[in-house]
Amino acid sequence: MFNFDILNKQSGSRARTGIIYSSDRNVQTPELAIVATDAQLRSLPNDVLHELPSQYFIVNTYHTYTKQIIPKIEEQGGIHTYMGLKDRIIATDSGGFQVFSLGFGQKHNIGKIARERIDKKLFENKDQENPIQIAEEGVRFNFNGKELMLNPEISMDLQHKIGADIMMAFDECTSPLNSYEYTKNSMERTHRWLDRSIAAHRGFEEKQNLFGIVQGGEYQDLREESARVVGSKDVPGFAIGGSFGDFQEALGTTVGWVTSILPPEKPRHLLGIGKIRDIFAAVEQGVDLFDCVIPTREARHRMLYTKKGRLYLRKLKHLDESIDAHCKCEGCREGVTMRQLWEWFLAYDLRASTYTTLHNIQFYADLMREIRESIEMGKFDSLRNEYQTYY
RNA sequence: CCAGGGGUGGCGGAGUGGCCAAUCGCAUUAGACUGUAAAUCUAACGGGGCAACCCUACGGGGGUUCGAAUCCCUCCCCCUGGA
Repeated sequence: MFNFDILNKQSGSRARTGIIYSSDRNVQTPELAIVATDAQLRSLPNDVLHELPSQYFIVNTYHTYTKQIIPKIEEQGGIHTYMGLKDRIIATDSGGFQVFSLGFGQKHNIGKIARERIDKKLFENKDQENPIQIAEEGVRFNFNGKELMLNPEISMDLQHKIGADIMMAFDECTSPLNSYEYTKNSMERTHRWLDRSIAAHRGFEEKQNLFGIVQGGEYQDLREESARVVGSKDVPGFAIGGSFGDFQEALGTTVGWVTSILPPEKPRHLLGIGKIRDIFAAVEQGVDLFDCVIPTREARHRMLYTKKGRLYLRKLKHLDESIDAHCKCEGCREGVTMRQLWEWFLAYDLRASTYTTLHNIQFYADLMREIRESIEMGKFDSLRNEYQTYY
């Protein structure tokens, strides 16, 4: 059973709150998924995951597959048991992001969001310079010297074995370096792969929910075409992937091209986006779900999220006080000081990143809750302004 | 007192006549991080100048040499054995 109820809409924008039901689980939206790439969180043991304030998690098909975790998940009867998260909504990514991140992204050392304006001429004709072979049939990875194939059918099969609530269609995430031509061809292939994903998912519709993925990069006509094509498919929800242009400000605009076309009654998951400004911009455009490595990765990199902005622990390491007196995370409640956290970091004591990870997860859970409440109260814009002072 | 080993930048530790203001690691400082190749990466790290370059530096002092962290003498200090 899968259902999405929209509860509130913010007038003057596409922002909305809702609840997604999947079996006996649910998630209030907007919500951001914490990324558990290989079915566990970095720096946190699985037996504490159920204590986290987040309602939504995402696991990666490529990494659980290559690390041979999927048989263990199956042994335990599925991902919810494996992670000790029986009452949380879990999604799986298809491996489509790795087609980019382990290929073109790695080769050219670029993320899916460009940090500065890119001179595409420098990358002309480099679309084919990719250590990963992408063809109509599927994608060949090189894993430990061996060839590893991923395609819609294989990805669906693996995701069925993992058993998450939400599954992603197999796609290719394109980069801001790719040309219009490449992005268009890739998008069209992703659309064909969506049909194959849907076909391979037949018979599993009652157990798991397959989301189609909109691509099209930074190009308006491609984004709109993709939204029309993907939006017309009989799937319970949609994801929006790929790159969003040269500069951060473009994200809201690009997402808006898509959400204005997608069927409004179905949930939208914006893949891999989690900067706070971007979350506000995307929620305004009607995005319901997010996932991002920022809270957990930056915690390990000693960056702490607070209402007063991102605080770099290095600059506060001499303080004998907790990160945020008002925070409900374990470390802040216990009064773990920033001096202590720094000492643990220096000593490679895992407690350091455990506490900072818990803290940032708490921050993002609170942020998303505040966003929901602000939409309910019609105060989304003022909350956004509040956060934009520091973010 | 004898024998041997050693004293290098905040710390550890290379270097053993010129390419040495001195490899590297740690710490420090400044950035980055968006469907996790990431507890990671990039950069700075004696002082001064935009720069070519200049000044002060390898325990202290003296010497050899065109040139010394590197060789010699001497003093101080540390470690290990022996009396």
